[in-house]
Amino acid sequence: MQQGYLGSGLKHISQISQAPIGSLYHFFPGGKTELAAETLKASGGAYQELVEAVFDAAPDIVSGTRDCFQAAAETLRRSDYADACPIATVALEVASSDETLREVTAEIFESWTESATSRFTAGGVEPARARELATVFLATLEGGFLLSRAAKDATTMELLGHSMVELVETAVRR
Amino acid sequence: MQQGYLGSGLKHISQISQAPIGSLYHFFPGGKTELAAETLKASGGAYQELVEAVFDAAPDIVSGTRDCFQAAAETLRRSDYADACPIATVALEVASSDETLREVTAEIFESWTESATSRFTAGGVEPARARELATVFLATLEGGFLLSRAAKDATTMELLGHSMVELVETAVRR
DNA sequence: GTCTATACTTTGATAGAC
DNA sequence: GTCTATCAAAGTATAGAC
Repeated sequence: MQQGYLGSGLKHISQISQAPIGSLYHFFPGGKTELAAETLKASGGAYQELVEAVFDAAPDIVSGTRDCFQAAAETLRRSDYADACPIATVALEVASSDETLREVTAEIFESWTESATSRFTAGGVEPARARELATVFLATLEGGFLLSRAAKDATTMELLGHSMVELVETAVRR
Repeated sequence: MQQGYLGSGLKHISQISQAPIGSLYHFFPGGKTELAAETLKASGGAYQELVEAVFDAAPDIVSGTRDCFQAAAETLRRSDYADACPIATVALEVASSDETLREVTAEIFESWTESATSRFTAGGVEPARARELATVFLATLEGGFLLSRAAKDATTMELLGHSMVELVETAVRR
């Protein structure tokens, strides 16, 4: 799905998945839309668990935030800037053309935001401000994926991480 | 170009532009890649001028920042969340598949970042921090476009604007 | 020089053989 | 139930009439 929705042809998918194209329609009667929706949900859930695991392993939310951006930067470098947010490309592609898939991407982003909100609340951020901080966290991470991939430069993601860490630090100390 | 690179077929472009498909290849011998590159450069330049105009009309960079995010939110609402960043969708689509277009998108983002860096420097931010602040500004704006379009909710962009305004205020006072 | 018509490929999807 | 073969439509690109 890193090639985007329109860039991922069903024939190509059937080849790399070793499954005949007829089988895809057996398991996903809804065709490409249903296949994409399930893939998005699975990828979105997996990425959320990954981020949760990073926060679980960190002593506090400031360290967790720092580790998230650092891990994103390293993943970008290791994959030659191919492995990034599994939702963003498709989300922008379908935002104005496929209402079904747009809603799926919206639900994933909402789930991520709620997850981060809970983390920040539990970490000492006042509830009224936690949701705002979570939104800034997600937007900054997504912006970092975009700019780092375009420039093939992960230092942008690291720079954004430093900025985000300062923001979380300030929010905790209040 | 709001439909993305792969979502914009040449036949469709020739129809809405009232130009035969043969004419496209007369003016853009390089085919779709060249057409996309020129479109990206034109859109990128136009958007930069738009943002510069907003900052020119504002009394200071704090107000300019606030006006930028507010204008982005209003544009999203007015266009039913279709009119957003003219580069981001294509940038993510081509990042790992078309090196020529990836470089074009990277140059546009770099130009935007330099423009914002100059603005912030002239507005009182210490030079060493201006580039970092400009990167955060752009990443936040791009993240806002993504999340607002997916959710069809411009309050996300406004919320991010408030956060960014606070960051600029802090940077100016130092 | 402009543009019509077409070539060739790939797309998502389906019918039907086994 | 699985998968091969094929469909109609849309993709990019080009040849050639005028």
